[in-house]
Amino acid sequence: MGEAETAREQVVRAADELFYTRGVQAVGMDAVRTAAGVSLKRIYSLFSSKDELVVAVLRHRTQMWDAGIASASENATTARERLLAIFDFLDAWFRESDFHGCAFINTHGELSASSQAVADAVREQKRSFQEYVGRLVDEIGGTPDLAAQVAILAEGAQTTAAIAGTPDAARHARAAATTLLDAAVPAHV
Amino acid sequence: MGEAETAREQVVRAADELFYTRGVQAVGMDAVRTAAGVSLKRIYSLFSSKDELVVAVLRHRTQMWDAGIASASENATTARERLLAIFDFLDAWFRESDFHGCAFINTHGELSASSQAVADAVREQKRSFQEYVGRLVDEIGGTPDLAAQVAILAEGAQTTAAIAGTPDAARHARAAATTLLDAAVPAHV
DNA sequence: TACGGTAGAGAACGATCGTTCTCCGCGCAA
DNA sequence: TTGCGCGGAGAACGATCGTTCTCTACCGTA
Repeated sequence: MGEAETAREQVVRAADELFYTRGVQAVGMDAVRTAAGVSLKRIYSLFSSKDELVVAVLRHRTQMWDAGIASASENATTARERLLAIFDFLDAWFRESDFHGCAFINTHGELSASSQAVADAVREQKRSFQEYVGRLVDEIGGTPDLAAQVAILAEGAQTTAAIAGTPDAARHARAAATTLLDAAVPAHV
Repeated sequence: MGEAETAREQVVRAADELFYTRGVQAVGMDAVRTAAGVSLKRIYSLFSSKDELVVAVLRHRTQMWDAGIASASENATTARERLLAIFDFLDAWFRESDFHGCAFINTHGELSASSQAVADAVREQKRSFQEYVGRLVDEIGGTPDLAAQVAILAEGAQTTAAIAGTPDAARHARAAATTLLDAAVPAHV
């Protein structure tokens, strides 16, 4: 059982890296097998289809995203700081050499038309993120509309950074978020 | 020649609709042939590869985008109105029943890892749009940074609307853009 | 009427995909 | 030791892809 857990994690981790780097459809199950060091038979006993593996990879990415946001917010003491920490997290991410855009957005563009399960998994992650932003905005007295605006900035920054190939969008989105927060919530200082 | 132009247009239009609805990799050249009513031999005499057809489709989409923005800005008399008209255009687009997100973002997520030509075509379209926004922002006395912020809102709205499946993002992005413009440029009234 | 060249329809080809199956070797109960 | 079941390696399968090739019908021209 512990062994099975490890094999499953190896497959998910290997598939995640391959899918993110080359795209899902460009990676065959043979490549996953080789990278994970787990036989095809075992992979198909853990996941009934490639689609299911993709969903598992997206869930793994969700955990990584949540952990990254939490880590970037560690030193933040207020909800406002935690909101802005999102964009600091994006900035650091965009500067990584293997940054290829948001895996959820990429996978949605690639597979949402042919796989409802994938589309649902992506939508769920975005909904969860919007909820997180919504809680923080509520803490500082902002409206749900303001939360939606901040979330749109985060999405736009990821898309822009991926296509342009530069990390500038994080800085721009952070500045825009600051303006929106200042305009909606009277500064306490 | 006029005939060739027409055949080329038929192929591009048919491919555009198929690619946008089902995704590029999910559509075979046989499906393009059937939908366009043009033989494979002729298609491959017009485009040397599927990749080249994809680039031609993206260029066609660029023209449609530019025309849509121009049409939505028809009644605008000021640069500020033309900027906000972008979000009205997005709002109307998001409400169309066959809206499946931004074709450039989708195609980038699907093929940028495997086709440099596609990645370049997408980047060029986004750069062109950012330039358009930049000109309008400059007209009202805003900085390039403000233009980047407005462009990020537009990108984020498209991504959010595509994944969530609702048109709300256009309204939110428009309100955010209004706040940003008001904060950066003193109102004249 | 005879003919050269073009274009259409779709068969054919080689590659690759997701998925399944076969074979083999190893660990364990009696 | 002998038999048994499980898992690993990867061959095999059927489908599908992008691309090319073959064959045929038809066109204007002499």
